[in-house]
Amino acid sequence: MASLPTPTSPRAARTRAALLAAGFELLAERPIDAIAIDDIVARAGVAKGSFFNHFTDKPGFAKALGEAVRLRLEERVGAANADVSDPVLRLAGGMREAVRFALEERSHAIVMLRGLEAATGADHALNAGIRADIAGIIAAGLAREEAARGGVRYWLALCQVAMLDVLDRQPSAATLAPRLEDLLVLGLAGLGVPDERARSAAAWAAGGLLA
Amino acid sequence: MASLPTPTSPRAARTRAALLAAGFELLAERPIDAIAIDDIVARAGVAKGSFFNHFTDKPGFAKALGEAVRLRLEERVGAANADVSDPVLRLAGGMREAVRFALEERSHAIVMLRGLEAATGADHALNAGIRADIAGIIAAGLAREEAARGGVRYWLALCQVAMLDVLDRQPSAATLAPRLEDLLVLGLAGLGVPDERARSAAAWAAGGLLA
DNA sequence: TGTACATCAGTGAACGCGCGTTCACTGATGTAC
DNA sequence: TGTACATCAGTGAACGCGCGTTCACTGATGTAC
Repeated sequence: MASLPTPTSPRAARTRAALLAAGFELLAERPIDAIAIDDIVARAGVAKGSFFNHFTDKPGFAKALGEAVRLRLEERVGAANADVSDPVLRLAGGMREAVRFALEERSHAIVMLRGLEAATGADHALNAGIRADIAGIIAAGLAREEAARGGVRYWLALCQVAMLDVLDRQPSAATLAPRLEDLLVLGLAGLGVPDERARSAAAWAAGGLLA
Repeated sequence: MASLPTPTSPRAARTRAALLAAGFELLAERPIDAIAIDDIVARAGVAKGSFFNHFTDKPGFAKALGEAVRLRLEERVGAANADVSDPVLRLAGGMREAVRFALEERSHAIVMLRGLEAATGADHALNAGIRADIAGIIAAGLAREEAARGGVRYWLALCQVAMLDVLDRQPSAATLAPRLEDLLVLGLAGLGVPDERARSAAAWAAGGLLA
């Protein structure tokens, strides 16, 4: 049991939120093993004992952070794709949202990429979404046959590298958009999407970054 | 100064090698912060004090491991590409060597992917090689213009995901070869290499895995 | 080849600090009447 | 609305273990003569 039952009182909720927020800030600076509980509670402005009122132990805290950040990204991607049905646009839009997430919620994105869950591609809902979209592209006759097999790993790797790029270079949305567009063209063309269609989807998604 | 001056005596060299070997084995099992120096020296079969005869401290040891593994992969890729001049084949061959490395030197590959150096793409010599090969492909008129910008990141991401796949699934060379071939087709086509050429390079590289 | 000596690496007990976790107590919040 | 009481969360001092690092000593290796 990672985190204790979600607290009911407003006071408890505030304390819990302060601890999680402190955890995100610190994890953006250094890995979890280099962060002492003393650091977390100091940053959160609560007593050390309070930590154990909300989380069973340190691994439980780390797990809660990981879950929170995964839910956050899933929510964003889901919302952005809610009324997009073309799977090529959905795939492109998903990468754009991942990139936007890295841009706007930097510390959360760092937490996501630091955990090995991202590296192994264990972000399940996102994973399933990508799988479905690629299947849709294949069904539409827009992907080469190899995409059915390596496609999900391939796309996850591209999303990851795009996010790392944002975290490393901290570009503005304006300078980022053409970089995202380039990567999307390469990525979609790699799946087998015809050049014209890949370029237009990439332009559409990159444009959405500025909106 | 990470590691002390390379030892001269055979005895010292043996001890140092035993410590590094133990480090690789343990790092393949769990992250560095979860490994005590007691564990390392126990596995190496030497006394705890010997550790500090060879490495200034624990971070120094970790750095030595990272350097050793990077050199190892660079060496392999360099050797494999020594008499290949076609940049498309060099790129494909480089990925094949990365994958073969993961297959044959599992614990070394895990160390490489665990460190954030891999994630940020700081493996300099490899990086430069990929950059040069992509430039060659563009010069030959075989890559789309976007490859000049996002291409290195793109290719590194694909190599990383291919290695992670090997580490996760531990396939035989025979089952791995077609997977590598698929990923190479997607990857090269993404750069803009014409389908026929991408397919033949992928087939050549994947075939080399079995040789 | 043999002996004496110097150097170099190995040894493991001891130290002490950092940090995760506990716990008895305090103060705040909310409910009953 | 006011008072009494129960519950729930916060507090921070204290504990103790794990682990990185040190150091005085031992044994091995190699060199001089």
